[in-house]
Amino acid sequence: MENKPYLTPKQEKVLNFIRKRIGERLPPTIREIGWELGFKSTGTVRDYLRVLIQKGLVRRMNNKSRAIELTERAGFNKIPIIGTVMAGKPNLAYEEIQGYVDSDDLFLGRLGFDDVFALRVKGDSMIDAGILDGDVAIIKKRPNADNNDIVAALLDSNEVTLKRLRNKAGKFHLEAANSNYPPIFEEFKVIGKLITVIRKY
Amino acid sequence: MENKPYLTPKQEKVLNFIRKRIGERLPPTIREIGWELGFKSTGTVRDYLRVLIQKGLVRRMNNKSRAIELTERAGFNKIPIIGTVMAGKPNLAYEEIQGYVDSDDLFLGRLGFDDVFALRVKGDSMIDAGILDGDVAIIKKRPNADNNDIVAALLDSNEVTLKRLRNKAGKFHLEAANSNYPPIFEEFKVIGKLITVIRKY
DNA sequence: TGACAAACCACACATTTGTGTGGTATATAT
DNA sequence: ATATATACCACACAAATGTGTGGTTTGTCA
Repeated sequence: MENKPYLTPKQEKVLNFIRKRIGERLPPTIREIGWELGFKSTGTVRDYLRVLIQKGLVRRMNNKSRAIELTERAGFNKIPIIGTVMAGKPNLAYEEIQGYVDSDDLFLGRLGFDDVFALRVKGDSMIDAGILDGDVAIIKKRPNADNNDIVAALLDSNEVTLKRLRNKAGKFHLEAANSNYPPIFEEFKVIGKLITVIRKY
Repeated sequence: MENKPYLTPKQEKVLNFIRKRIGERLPPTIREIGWELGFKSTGTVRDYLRVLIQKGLVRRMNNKSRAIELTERAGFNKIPIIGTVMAGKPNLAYEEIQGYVDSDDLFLGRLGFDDVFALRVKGDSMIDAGILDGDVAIIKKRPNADNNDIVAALLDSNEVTLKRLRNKAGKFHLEAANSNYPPIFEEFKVIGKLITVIRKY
């Protein structure tokens, strides 16, 4: 869990500008950095980049335009986990950060997008599994799944439903996570497996 | 809900290469596209870019290196919503796509990262709100919140907890979403508001 | 006092990168 | 017949961009 090394305020500004531009999809050129921060010489910017590289926050490729990357150590695109709920004494001033979640990882974990689709959950049939009306379910396409997996299944009636897959004596059926809904024994086809649930407030 | 227009196989290849490179964080130069796809002339690449721009899939900035962007219409970095659970007749062959979720939007919705942190949920005190042990709660830093918001709060005991904020007769207290836990009337400070819950299986 | 880091500038030069002009060949549509 | 789209190439040229050298000033640390 390497920590970000000490940066002077100016160095921090340079790093932040690079970060901002990368977030906006295109890393800056050396001159763009200079223009933004009021440097009149490209040499000045190169000095800053040199220290940022030396401190392990930035990576570059030679002779390639805009080829500036932030390293893990820079800690951007990462969300700090500042403590576990009901445990410890978290500090918002970044002094007791327990770790970081990479925002991309947290979301899809570097899956390709090709085998993934989303279903917006409607109804309360999975409420006991903590899946609520309006949640977005991210599904990885698969023709099968294991016992107890939550799956998206295509029913004979041509509906898609999100349910828990159960194997009772070698025969699969679907179960809601809500006692108000009966298990489904009709014919169905697994189309994918639930990998992530996202809820926005 | 505009659809991707018809592309020839070669045009598709160019688009995919651009997409790949953007995904790898640095859009390609015209010559890099040419090298990858075996074109000996920059003019050829420019021809392709021209048609992709004309078909509304690509945007560019003049005289800026690597300034190639994919438009909404290109449909990348988006996850198709292929139907609502228990409603309709979804088609995995992309013929009945109801829309797309931008993966970034879905996750953080273009917030800056600066005011955001994550808590890993421990315990079952919010289970009735569909927040389970192990879920990641994304919190936006705020010193206050509204009645019924779920907030991260710092207790006098120096613990952070995730609870629902209640306003009873002008006085705020915290409530679990689990009848096994009593409401909290002790002193506390709101440090942020729950904006997203993510659960990975 | 000397060494060193931070924080700058100027400017020449090389390389990369984008642009522009003008081609060729093939197929399909009008 | 000729217009249009696809699918290329070869350059020359200009603009953008990265590199290299050699400075200055200020402050700190030993």
